[in-house]
Amino acid sequence: MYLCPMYSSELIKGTLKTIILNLLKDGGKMYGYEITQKVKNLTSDKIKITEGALYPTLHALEKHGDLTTEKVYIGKRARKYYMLTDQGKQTVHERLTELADFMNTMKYLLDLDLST
Amino acid sequence: MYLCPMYSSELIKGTLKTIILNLLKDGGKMYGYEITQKVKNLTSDKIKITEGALYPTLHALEKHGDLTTEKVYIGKRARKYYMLTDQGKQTVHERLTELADFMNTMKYLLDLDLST
DNA sequence: ACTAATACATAACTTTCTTAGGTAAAAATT
DNA sequence: AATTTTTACCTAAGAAAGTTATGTATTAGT
Repeated sequence: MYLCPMYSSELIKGTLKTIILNLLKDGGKMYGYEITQKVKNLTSDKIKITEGALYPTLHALEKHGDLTTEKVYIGKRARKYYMLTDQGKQTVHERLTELADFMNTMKYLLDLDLST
Repeated sequence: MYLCPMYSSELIKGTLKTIILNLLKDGGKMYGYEITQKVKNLTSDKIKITEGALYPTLHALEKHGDLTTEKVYIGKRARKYYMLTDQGKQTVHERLTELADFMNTMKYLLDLDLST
């Protein structure tokens, strides 16, 4: 049996908000559980967002005004859909720009080869 | 006057050990203050390692067996040079590989353009 | 009928920073 | 000569953002 090569948590720390906001960038609405699965699938299990990290972060983004919510019932089970506010759209852009800049700096500083 | 565009601290968080280890990768010895200045210069002030973060990290790396030290006196002032152990050399390699992999994953996940 | 997956949430704890403080020598400035 | 800045080390309190563990409950699969 093979244990997936998850990244050490300290690397993922700091990028979670950016990842969430980016997934909602194209106008779509997503609910929490869906976000964890999407990230898991897109990264081949290399990034797994835990629920203990996800939900507090979603609540913080909502409180901060970057996200709004919409509750939908599937039968008796509640789903809470999240979507970007106008402010949130601006925040995504800023965060993506900053992260790209940071990654370029790190690439230069550590002389990394990011070909693959 | 222009305030430098430092990265939000949460991004830098998690990469400090890798940055330090990488600077010592090529067999050189460096002391704490020198490391802060080197990173500051290499990144045009975009990454500033604070001493409150640096020294505890250096001590942790030494305790963990990745670094050894050598005290040198310049006049009456002490300098503590740090260098990689054999284990440390392996750790650098592992950390750099992991970071490069993580950055490629993020690049894909967020559809980032890292041309510059 | 039982288990796994879906779907939400919170709480205690850990790690790793920031901020603030302390000491002191050497160099630069006034 | 006196003062400020830079060099050079260090620690401690607190904040931030995760992990791990736990709880609840519905729905789907076996």
